[in-house]
Parts: sequence; structure tokens; C-alpha cells
Amino acid sequence: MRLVIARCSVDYAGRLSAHLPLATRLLMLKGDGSILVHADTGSYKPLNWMNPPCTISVHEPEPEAAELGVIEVWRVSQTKSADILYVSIHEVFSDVEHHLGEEPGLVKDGVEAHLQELLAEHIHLIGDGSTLIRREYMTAIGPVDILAKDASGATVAVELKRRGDIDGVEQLTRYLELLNRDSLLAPVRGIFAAQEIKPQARKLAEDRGIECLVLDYEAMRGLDGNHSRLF
Amino acid sequence: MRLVIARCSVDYAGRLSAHLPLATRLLMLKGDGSILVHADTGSYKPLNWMNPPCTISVHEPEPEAAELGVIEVWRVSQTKSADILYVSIHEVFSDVEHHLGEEPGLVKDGVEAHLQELLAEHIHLIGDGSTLIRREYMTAIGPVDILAKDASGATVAVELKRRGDIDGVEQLTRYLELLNRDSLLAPVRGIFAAQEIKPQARKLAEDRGIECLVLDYEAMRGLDGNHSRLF
DNA sequence: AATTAGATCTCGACT
DNA sequence: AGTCGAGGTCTAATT
Repeated sequence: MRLVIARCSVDYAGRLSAHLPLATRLLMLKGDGSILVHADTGSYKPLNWMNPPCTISVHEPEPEAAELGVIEVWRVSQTKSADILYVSIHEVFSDVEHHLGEEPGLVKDGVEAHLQELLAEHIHLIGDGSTLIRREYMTAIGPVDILAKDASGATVAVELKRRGDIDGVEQLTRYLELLNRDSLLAPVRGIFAAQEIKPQARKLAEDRGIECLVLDYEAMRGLDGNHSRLF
Repeated sequence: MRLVIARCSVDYAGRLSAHLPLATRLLMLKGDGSILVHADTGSYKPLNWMNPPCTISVHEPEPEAAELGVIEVWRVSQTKSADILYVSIHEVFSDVEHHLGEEPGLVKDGVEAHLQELLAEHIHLIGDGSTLIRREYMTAIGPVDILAKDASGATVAVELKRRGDIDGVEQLTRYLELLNRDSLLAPVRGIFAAQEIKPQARKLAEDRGIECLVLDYEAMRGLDGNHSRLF
């Protein structure tokens, strides 16, 4: 990895056109040929970048660019698409290179899959006396997150989201329509379960007779008796 | 901005838990207090990070950590949430700091807004003899991208997307339902226009009598006679 | 401040 | 290889 701090301007042309006026920034050149242009503020998204696979070539500036103070132009071109990025270097303040070894990779633990697991384990949360039929119940248009029977023996389809939005309600609606054509299952009612349900989604769900259920992840974890934590 | 290349392990606990085993990585500390952990491969998303506002404090390692070779522990905590990140430093290979000035910011040009503009200018693309009523036609549930009249005088609602997905069809369906209640406009038919239309979206659209229109951005730009380019 | 829709989305899983 | 769904989504515009 090579890290260059330089006063530069950047032009990108690809899906869109973008220009960065002259300023001091970090240019990160990764081992796979990709480049990131970072400022001193803002989140993890770079101001500009090029994804691998791409190639970088260094050029002399055009005479008129040289007169404006450009000492070097980096041409970064995407191998697969026509995307191109030009970095016009005016002044280099720092230039460090270091070989980083293998990256063993990130170990993640628990988000949405965990939420589904927890709700399946504590299926009474969707109504006392409910029993699980199965998770990821397959249909022609995709898997229903959770299929269950309520206390009265009626089938219930549960759509799970971390954030409950309109498209989640639409998705559940399509599942319900399909499931209700199956005479072995019908009538099937729906439950839209999420950690947070947006007002518009709630309204749409209720209009369609779909029950909304807000889940408390921490509380559900508590039910588990499994209190393994990192710290 | 401070750039540290170090052999380190990282633990994050917040919305999820994540762990990075011991390896050599870049630690980018931005002026606003945020930190990014980058490997030598992968695209612009860091392996791990903390968004501003956050505070970093340096600590002595616990005795058992010190025995495993940890020389320093960085504790990064989010100011607003309970998110926390620990970086356990084993060895520092490089440590550079440089003050970057103001970032003038990115100048973007054209994507989706431009697509709408172009289609509105060349409304014949949705059918010969069509005329524009208006862009961003307001309804109770949001603006319709383009409203037009076709050669026969019938109203047409166009939903524009860069990538045409199911939710775009659902959105257009809701608009059509609403618009068709307006006796001054009805009957209104729909056109789902995108640079790329996913098969499932196409099928859903066609089932609902919505026409699909694939747009060629470059060709539409060509129609414009406006060939302004960066290079 | 809260909500919404787009993103050069990225990333992983599955077909 | 393509598609689909989720993201510690992020981000900008609009209410």
C-alpha cells in the first residue's frame, strides 16, 4: 500500500462526471491497483475512487496544465468498464509505501439472521400459543421468513426486517396473496415484524389487515439466557 | 490526518459485533476524530471504522494482553451511540501526520435528475406524438417523475429509475391507482423506464399492464447535441 | 430534526 | 455469471 499526501485536483468520468478542485488530500493506492481519495473529514466513503481491477499510469502534464502548477498526472482506468480517473498532482507532502500481508478477514456476529433465529426460538412473541412451522418457508416467489400457526390453528406468515419500510409490506403482501391460494394453508394472515416500523409502512400494513410487531433485539437476547459478549 | 501502519487486532461492538484477527493494516485517523481501518485489498469500504463524532483514547494494555504482544490499546467511542471500537496495537511500522486544509468538496454532474431531464426533453421516446404535461407531477403520495399525453390524448405516468427493480413497479402501481381516481386524468397508463430493468420487475410490470422502456443514457445524451465533456 | 429515495452504492448468498 | 436482499448502509434533499 502506498500513501501519498498531495495537493491535487481530481476528475472522474464514468457513470457520472465529478470534479474535485485543488486541495490537499490523501491518495491511497492499494495493492490490487485501486485508488481512494480521502479528505480529512467525512465518513468512510472517499471523495473519489476507482475500484479494482484498474491500472494506474503516470504521465507528464500537458503544457498548459504544467503552467498551472501540475507536476504529474495519474491516469487510472477501469479494466472492465470505460470509467476513468485523472489525478493532477501539484505538490507532494508525503509519500510512504509499506507491504501489508494477507488480510485474514472480518468475523461478524449477528444482525438480521440472528433476529430471525431469536423470533423462531421465542415464537410466542407473535401471539401466545403460537407454534413454528418453519423458517425460510419456500414459495415460488421466494422464502417467507417465518411461517407459524397461531393458537387457533390458523397459519401466520411473518416478514422480518430490521427497519420496516413500505417495500417490506409489499413483499409480505405478495407472499400472502400466494400463500392464500394454497388450500392447505389458507387462510393465512400476515405479521410485519421489525426493530423499527416507519409510519407509512405501518399505515399501509394496517390498511391491508397486516399486524405490526415491533421487536426489541436486546430484550430478545435477554430471553435467551445466552449473555456472551465481547467485553 | 494521521496515518499509522501497524500490526493490530480490532474489536467492534455496536449494531453488531465484529472482530479482526491480528494482521498488518492501515489506521487512518481523520481530523474530525473518526477512524478507518483499511486492508490492502477490497474497495472503498474499510474493514472497520467509527463515524464522527467520536473520541479516541490511548490505554495501557491489560497484563494478559501485554503478554500476547499488545503495546497499546486505542479505545474509540461514539459520542451519540454506545458503539465502541478497540484497536490493539502490536507493532507500528509507520506513523505519519499531516495537516490537510479545507476540503472544497465534490462537484457532481448528472445521474438520475439528468435522465429525467433528457427524457422530458425527448418525450417522443415514450411514443411518437407524445407531449409533456409536467415533470415531478405532485400527488398525495409523492411526485410522479413524468406525466405526459400520448398521441391519442390519453394520460401516461412515467416512473424513472436507473435500475428498474420491483419496488419501482410497486411505486408506479400506487401512483396509477391514485391518478386513475382523478376523472380529469383517467384513464392513466404507466410506463416503467430505466437504464436496466430486472426480469422480475419486468414480469410484474407486464402482469399489471405497465409498459417497460429501457433507456440508453449515452444515446439520449447524443440526441442533445450538447457534447460538453471533461476531456 | 425526521423522513425519503438514490448510490460510481458495497457485500454476501444463492441460483 | 447474474440476481436478490441487507447494510454498523451512507448521503443529500426535502418536509
